[in-house]
Amino acid sequence: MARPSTAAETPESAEEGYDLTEQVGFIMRQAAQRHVSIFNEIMGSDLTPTQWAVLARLYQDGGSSQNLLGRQTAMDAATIKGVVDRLLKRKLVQTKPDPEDGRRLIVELSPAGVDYTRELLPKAETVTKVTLAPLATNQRATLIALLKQLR
Amino acid sequence: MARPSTAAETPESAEEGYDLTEQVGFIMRQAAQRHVSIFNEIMGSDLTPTQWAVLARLYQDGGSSQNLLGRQTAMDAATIKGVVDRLLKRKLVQTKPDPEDGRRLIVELSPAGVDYTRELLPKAETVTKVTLAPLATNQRATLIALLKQLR
DNA sequence: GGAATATCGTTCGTATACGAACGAGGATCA
DNA sequence: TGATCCTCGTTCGTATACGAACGATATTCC
Repeated sequence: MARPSTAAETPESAEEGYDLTEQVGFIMRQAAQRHVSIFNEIMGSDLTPTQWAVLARLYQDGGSSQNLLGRQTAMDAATIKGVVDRLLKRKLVQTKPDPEDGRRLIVELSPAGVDYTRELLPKAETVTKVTLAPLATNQRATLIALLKQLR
Repeated sequence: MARPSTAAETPESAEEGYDLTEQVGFIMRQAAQRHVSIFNEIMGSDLTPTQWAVLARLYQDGGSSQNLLGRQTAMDAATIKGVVDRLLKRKLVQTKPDPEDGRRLIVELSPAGVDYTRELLPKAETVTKVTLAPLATNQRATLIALLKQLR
């Protein structure tokens, strides 16, 4: 461990330990940044990764309540609301009250949203391919398996 | 691939391919969220991961210009400015003009920032340990090596 | 039935993250 | 020297991310 920049005594402890650039969190943040950058290049800047997650999720398994949709796409209630609102504004999704539960708001793809999502699917697959391109084939499965364990 | 929720014909293509929950980007976002959650539990909610990155970087190698500091901590010029401003408000860092380059603003730890950072170092090490706890020892090195290749 | 409890969606405030544009200062080179 | 180009820090706008609090609706349990 190097010395701090300012005076303040460094006891000879120094631990010889912490290097920011070797911490998982820091490295993972950089890897995620690179991924988002690739996403933007390929998908175009008019759709964000979280917005895409919502579209893909709805396309795969149909509508669900807003909060559940958030859980399925790894967003809390406050975040999913903003994402859904922006997709609503673009008419890619539509909402309706849940007849079985007065608290719930059902979110589903609009017909235009279905078309839009289907058109983007090949690009989304490319995003994953390009992101993983630096790795050998067997390494890709390893990485994904390890990351899953950290969730 | 399951059917879209709304009408709109699904040709029998369907590609049988894209599952959101299997894409690196999505899994990595979840892993990062879990890590930040661990970070907040251990470090306390009064310091964010990016703020910590700045403190740790300055502690390790001393002051540098604001933009360079941003590069070293994986933040662009707009982001690092906000982070430095908030650390300035808490008097954990201090700034001064670079005598050799009138454009540059040198950022360094304040004496209080040095103490504060040193006190948090053990906790920061714990954050990494807890984040990687689900993995076997050899898997940890593997994960880090693979993530580094994705940067 | 009714009270305690839980979930749903909403809003507010704060903090990344980053593209884009801007003016000021530096470096390069004719 | 002066024109060109680059870098620096700043500001604006938009989009996650999430804790906290709120009212409305459901569920549970007595």
